[in-house]
Amino acid sequence: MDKPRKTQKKETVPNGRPTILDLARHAGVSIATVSRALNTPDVVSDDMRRKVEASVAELGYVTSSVGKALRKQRTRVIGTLLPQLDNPLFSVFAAGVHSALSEAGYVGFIQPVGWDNRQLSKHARTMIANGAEGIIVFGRIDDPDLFRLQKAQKFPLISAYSYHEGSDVPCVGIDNYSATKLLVNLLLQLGHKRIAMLSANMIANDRQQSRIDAYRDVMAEHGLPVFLEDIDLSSPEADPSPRLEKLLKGENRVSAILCNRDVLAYRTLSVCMKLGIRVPEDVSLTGFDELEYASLLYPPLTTVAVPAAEIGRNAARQVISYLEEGRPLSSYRYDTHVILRQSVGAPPAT
Amino acid sequence: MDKPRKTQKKETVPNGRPTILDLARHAGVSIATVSRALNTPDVVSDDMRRKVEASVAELGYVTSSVGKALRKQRTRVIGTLLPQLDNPLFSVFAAGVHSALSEAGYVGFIQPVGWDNRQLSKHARTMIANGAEGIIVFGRIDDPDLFRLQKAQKFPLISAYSYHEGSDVPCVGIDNYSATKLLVNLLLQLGHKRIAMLSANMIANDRQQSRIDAYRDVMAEHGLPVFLEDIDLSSPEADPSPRLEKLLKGENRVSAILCNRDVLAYRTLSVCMKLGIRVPEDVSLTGFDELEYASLLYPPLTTVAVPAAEIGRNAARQVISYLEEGRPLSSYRYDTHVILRQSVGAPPAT
DNA sequence: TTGAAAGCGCTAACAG
DNA sequence: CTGTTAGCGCTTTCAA
Repeated sequence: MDKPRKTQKKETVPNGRPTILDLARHAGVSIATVSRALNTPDVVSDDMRRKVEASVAELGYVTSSVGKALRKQRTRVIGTLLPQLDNPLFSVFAAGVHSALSEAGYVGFIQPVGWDNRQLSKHARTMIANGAEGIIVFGRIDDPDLFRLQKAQKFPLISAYSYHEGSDVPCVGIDNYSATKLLVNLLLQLGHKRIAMLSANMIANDRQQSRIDAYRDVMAEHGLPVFLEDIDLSSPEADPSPRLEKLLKGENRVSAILCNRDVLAYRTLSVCMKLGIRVPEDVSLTGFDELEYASLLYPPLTTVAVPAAEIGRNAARQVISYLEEGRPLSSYRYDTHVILRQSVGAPPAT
Repeated sequence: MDKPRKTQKKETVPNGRPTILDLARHAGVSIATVSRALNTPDVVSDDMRRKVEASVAELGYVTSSVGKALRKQRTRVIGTLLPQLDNPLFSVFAAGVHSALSEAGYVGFIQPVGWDNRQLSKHARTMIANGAEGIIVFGRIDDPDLFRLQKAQKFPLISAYSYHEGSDVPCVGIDNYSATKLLVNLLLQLGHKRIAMLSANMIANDRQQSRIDAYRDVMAEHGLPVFLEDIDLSSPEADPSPRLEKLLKGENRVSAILCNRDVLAYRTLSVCMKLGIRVPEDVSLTGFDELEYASLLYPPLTTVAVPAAEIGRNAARQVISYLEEGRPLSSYRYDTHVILRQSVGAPPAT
């Protein structure tokens, strides 16, 4: 029926989402006016603005960010790489990141990448390709490829959770080494001599490694023996009970166990329960992270409080500041403190 | 030194990321060849391909998805709306979604939106604007605006976790009503007569509401009294202990408490501990969701197993199938089962 | 205050 | 097999 008016191409909206051109036609104005009505309404006459607004409502128009991003060379998208999503520590961290993003009108990609931070670049590349303007990585970045990528693409890159003195890349987080020292010293002060450490996924994990180093160093300082066990949490069929039992009941049994993550402590606690070993009368137990449930266990768990959400927020805000105001990223060290609860006591009288 | 060869505009890469044009210049080929070398390498001569690959490596080139997306009208981005991120139930769900996305080469936005599913459209709009091609919503969608948006934009929209017979929008998930009936009946069979239900964030939450309905209906069937408490988990300062104490110790004390979420059960358990009330001797306790820690508590928690990760995977896969092959979305109902553990026993002999 | 038109990075005809 | 070019949806000069 109606013939094309200008020299314009498309006729109608057959099936796709309405574009700015559809909107302009519907409102009987130019696309430039539509754009202005949407982005700088004050610069457009009331009449025009109303027409556009009415058409937006009627057509259910939503600006396509991809067109906009291409033009403005900005996406307001930031990507986060973390070990896994279904783990309270990381999801609390991610929640912190997202709260900062939302406040600033950004949206976030999340990508679980497993425990090995030596293979990050592939995932980072995908995010960059998909428009991410900055990348937040949980933990230390151990992938030189990612640094190369960063250099070529010049995007803000920040490492969060672990603080490392003199890190190449800006990092905000805690010092796992000294936090662990605090914990070990606490046990020593209580009179413990035979102290074990339970770790998980140690390979290529700077957090676990720093904690192990601290434990080893303090024990060495005092000339005390080291009992280090690596528990594989990723395979549920590998039951850690026998190894724990050896630690808890054998000839060489220990009076305290440092669990390098709260979840490890949860498992250990349930094994103790099963074996009839009392906590803290027979053995003292500590965690690391202060997850929500640490205080709800029986007995409540002594652990290290880590402000994971705050760290995530800080990282995200820094990346945003860099993107918006060009403010350079900087490292920041968060303090930790030990939360002393009933899972820790004096060693049993022999 | 060197003058522009063709009629091309940009000279070098002053500060931004390298584009396909930079790459083409560097490799001494046309942008079309670069594109082909990257996307359909087999259709390009070995010589050209190698040149391009070398330049990619040297320049650290990463395809800009925004250009590509604009051209192909595809982004391979899917958005997920869920109540919060820092809660095991939702993060397990999100992990399921993301595992399916990764497998298919998609990336995911995640947006925490709080408990009220009547205000979803704003968040969905942001995601659509940012290129999301489909939206997954945790729980029932109670926002007519979102349906309007969906109609205008024609994107795949799916509700996950709650299954509702005859839902307008496709939904994959569990039937909260019948799952709860199972749980209540279990307690009745054990001889419990005074059974309370603890709920949280009931307003505009279809899951809690369905569970409450089931509880009410079964109790009514048996002519038994209803004790319903709404606990506000979002404000930590509002201590629920006094109300729980009344439920647990008063004249009208109950012999069993149904907690509508595992986290509620955790809290209740710790209150019991504090009050010296034994579980299950004095009171039986149940949860709902089967979070990772339910089995680690003391006593281990009786709860309802919900395949949250699998539900997330299903929802994501459906959206992808729709996008890739046009396969229409369909609803799917997952079975649940009660996991009977030591937190439940017979009522105390009066 | 409004419109016309260029161009962001990329892919897919179409020519050669 | 390779290059030229149009155009995806949008913003932003530049003119009117």
